[in-house]
Order: sequence, then C-alpha cells, then structure tokens
Amino acid sequence: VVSPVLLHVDVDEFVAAVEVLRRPELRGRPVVVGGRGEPRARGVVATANYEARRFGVHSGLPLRTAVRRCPEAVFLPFDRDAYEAASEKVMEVLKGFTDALEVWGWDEAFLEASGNVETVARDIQRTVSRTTGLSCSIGIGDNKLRAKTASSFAKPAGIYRLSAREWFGVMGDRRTEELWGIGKKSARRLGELGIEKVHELAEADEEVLERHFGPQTGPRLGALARGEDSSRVNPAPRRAKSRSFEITFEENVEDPTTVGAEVLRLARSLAAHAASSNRLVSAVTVKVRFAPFVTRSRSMRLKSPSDDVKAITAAAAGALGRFELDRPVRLVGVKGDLE
DNA sequence: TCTGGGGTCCTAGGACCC
DNA sequence: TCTGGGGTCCTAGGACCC
Repeated sequence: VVSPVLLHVDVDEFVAAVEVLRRPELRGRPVVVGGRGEPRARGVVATANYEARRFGVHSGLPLRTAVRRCPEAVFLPFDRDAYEAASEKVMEVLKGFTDALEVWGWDEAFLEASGNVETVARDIQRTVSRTTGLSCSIGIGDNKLRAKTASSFAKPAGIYRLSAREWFGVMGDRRTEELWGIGKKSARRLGELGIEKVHELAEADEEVLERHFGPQTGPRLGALARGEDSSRVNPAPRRAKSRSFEITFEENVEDPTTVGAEVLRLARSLAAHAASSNRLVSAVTVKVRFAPFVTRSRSMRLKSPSDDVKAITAAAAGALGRFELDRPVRLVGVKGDLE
C-alpha cells in the first residue's frame, strides 16, 4: 500500500494577479483590490499584490488605512465575475492532472497525485502559468492539512513538502495561531490554558481541551496540532447550503424605513437567486449590524420551502420586525437556508 | 486599524416529547 | 409538588476561512 500524496495548489495573490493580467501596465506597481475601488469609502482590502504588501497592506485592512500606508497604490474595485472566470480556467487546467480534484474556493484546490510528485507539481505550475498567466504555489503532504500548511511555505511560486516526519520540526515551535483553523480568539483561549506553541497543543490533555472547547472542537484542536487529518479529497461539486446578500451603508442609517427598503431589496435578490438556481429557501435570516459594530440576527422559517418572492420577502419583513431599530445601522443582510 | 462580502461548522440554551 | 434523563429541533451567536 502506497500512502497517498496530496497536493494543495494555491494561486499567488489571486485577485490582484487577475487584475494585473488585464492591465499589464500595472505590473510592478502596488495594486490593492477591494470594495468599490474607492479608498476613501467604507470597505476592506480583498487582496493586495506583493508590491503593496511591502507597505503593510494586507487582506482585511480597511481601505482608508491602506491608502494611508501606500498612497501611490492603484485601488481597484472587486470584480467577482472576473475572478470566477479566471478561477474556472485554473480549475480546468488542474482537472487535467487528476481524477480527484477538490476545489476549495476560487484560488485553491487539493488533488491526489502519484509518481514523482515534485515533477508533477512543477508541471502544474508551468501549465497554469502558460494557459492562464497566473503563478501558483504548491504544497505537498501526506494529508490535506499538511499539504495546505506546506503551500503557505511555498509562496510565492514555490513548492514545499511537509509530511508526518517533518511536521514537528517545522511547526512545533510556532504559535498555535499559525495552524489552519485556529484564529486569534482560539489562540488567546489556548494561551489562557498555558498553551502557546503547536507542540504544547499537541501534547495537551484531551479532556482539558474538550472541557474548554466542546466535544467536537476540543479533540480536533489536538489533532490539528499533530498534523492529523483523515479527510479525503472530495471531488463532488459542492452544493451550497445557504446564500446571503448583505450591504454596508456608506453612512450609518438611522431611518428604519431606509433599512426596511434595503432588506426588501436583498430579499428579492435572494428570491431571484433561488428561482434561477432551482433551489428552495427554507428559512430567512436578517442580519443587522448596529453602530459601532454590534451584530444581531433574527430568523424566520417559511411554512414550507419556497422560491416565491412574496413568501421570502414576507419572512424577511417578519424577521426584521423583531428588531428594535432604535440605533444607527451600518449593515443589513439577508440569508436564505437552501434546501 | 474604525473594521466587506460570502460562506461553513460548532456550541449553548430552550422547547418539546417520551 | 419542587421534580429524571434522553433525544431532537430550532434559534442566536461565535469562530474561522477565502
């Protein structure tokens, strides 16, 4: 039995790279993509290219901060359709290399490989580059977690291999937050338990983790730290479980009528999405983010799953009606659970 | 630093039933 | 009369990821 070898392919600075591809004159200049491309407006950075990252601009940074850090950057609006099209081209290329391709977002995929995987990886990089103009990094591992972790060390445009044998040498002394799936909050809570490093989490008492993080999450954290992951590459196309539409107002809104009109508009978008994609909505959740940044949600189930615009807007209105709209609102959203 | 938009999964608590 | 122990469903919130 040959242990499986998995590749994690990650397109470098994907969103920014797609923009530079269609605007070659931007190559070499700092490029920041996000929001409406208006750095004075509300919004955050979706992707900054490497030139912009040198100025401390990164994903999630408010655009207003980004322009302060890098005034000479070119700011571009987020163009979902362009990235979806580019993503499809990349995934088409990858499908040519394997029967088992798991698409993981626009710019990432896992695939099973055999033979000399380093050679395969280089071949993938060349082919992606030649047919799409995009550069990618590839992690190689004996499971998905290690392949995914490896690709972060391969950036940009490199190849990195990380298997069970190398795991603790590479990851053991790193902070738990560097693990895929552990963010700031969990890292902080682990720190309160005296667990700072990956090797400490790997050795931590399972019962303690379970008590603090719950029956699913607790054991998973320990496994994560040991680099364990038994999930398989799943080539089945993903069927969305929900669809949401949300909007941050350019300025906080105090008038409940304006909020209501926006919720109605979003609910109609949801209904249109359901109808056009042949899906039924079983419940509607309205999200309201009040100033300064307090988020609340209320949901309402439909009597029976439906794609009817009247039923969906009525449910949204019903959910919204359960809010006390007595404070300024900065965001509203409408989510549908899809059957 | 004044914090988008679109997703997934998990947890906790209450309702309800046997 | 001061109260069990499950199981399941639902809701709201939180954490994380791209």
